[in-house]
Amino acid sequence: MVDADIRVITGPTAAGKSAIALDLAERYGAVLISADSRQVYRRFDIGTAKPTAEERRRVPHVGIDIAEPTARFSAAAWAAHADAAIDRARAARREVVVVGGTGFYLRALFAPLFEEPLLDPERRRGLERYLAQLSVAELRRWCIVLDPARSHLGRAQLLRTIEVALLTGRPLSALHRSAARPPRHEARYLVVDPGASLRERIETRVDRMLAAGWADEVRSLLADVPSEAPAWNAAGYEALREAVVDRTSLERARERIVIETRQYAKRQRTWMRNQLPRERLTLLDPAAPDAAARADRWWRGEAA
RNA sequence: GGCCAGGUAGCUCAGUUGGUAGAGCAGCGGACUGAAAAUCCGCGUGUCGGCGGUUCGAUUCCGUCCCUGGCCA
Repeated sequence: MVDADIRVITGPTAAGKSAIALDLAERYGAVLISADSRQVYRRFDIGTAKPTAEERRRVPHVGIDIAEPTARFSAAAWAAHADAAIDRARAARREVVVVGGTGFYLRALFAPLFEEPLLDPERRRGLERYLAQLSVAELRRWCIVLDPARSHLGRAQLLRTIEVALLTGRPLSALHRSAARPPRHEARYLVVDPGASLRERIETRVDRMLAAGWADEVRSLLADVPSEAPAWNAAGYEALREAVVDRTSLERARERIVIETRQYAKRQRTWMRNQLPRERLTLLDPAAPDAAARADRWWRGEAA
């Protein structure tokens, strides 16, 4: 069943989308659902730019701190979590706004992932251990045989393609067609992007995080979160971990973090440009003098 | 002022025994169905510091000038 459109506020990292979302959610009494693959992890707070306690008091947040740093979370798990929150809000006659820059999570919510058949966990672990030693080129050769339609993708996708093909006996790309699930919601997007000034915004945000004690956060996580934990692969954490462990300069780590964040923002823009439905997008420059008014018009469904 | 080492892509540098040059990083474009802040793919013309000379031909050899770093005065 497709019902009223769900509002989504997205945009590259550090664009200022959460401030806009927070204001709107507060004004309209909405529940805010975070679509951010790093904010799901507990204890990784500063580097993932989680909302403050004060902000969470102003507006109820969903989707934050819902996984252990050692857990392999997934887009499907997030989508299920978001779906449940949407149902609860509807039952309570509350509005909802989805906010975040993880494009794949948004897709999982509005164009649900296929219904995955059961994968024998035992066999899967064994296969994983074996495949881990293979190079990307070797994995690609396997994929050309098992599921050529997916052989152009990256390592993570190749691994999954091979696992599914071997464990279910069917190519993943065929399952996508035969086990597709119907969408539950329709979305309309507000894409927040300050254009060229994103560069400076990223830099000042990184500096603010560092000043807020990001390095200390890393130091304390280092004590008991194993280095292979999935939560670590958020932009900047690796660089800071090296700075803390090898006692190299924080200044160099900062440079790296800024570059990594810019590269991430670029990938997000590529996704938003090419994967989001053009006709449902409203672009917003957060620095424009009438930004708040335009965001409000977008919320009410008027032409912005 | 003298001697030495350099001046090649935005950055760090390689290279051409004379036939106008290529890596890494950065940057740009793209892919993406349970790891997505992840994982991958594609894209390299730049007065080879300036000016003269030798040469069919100079970024490469010679001269000279400029700049940077080091050593000696």
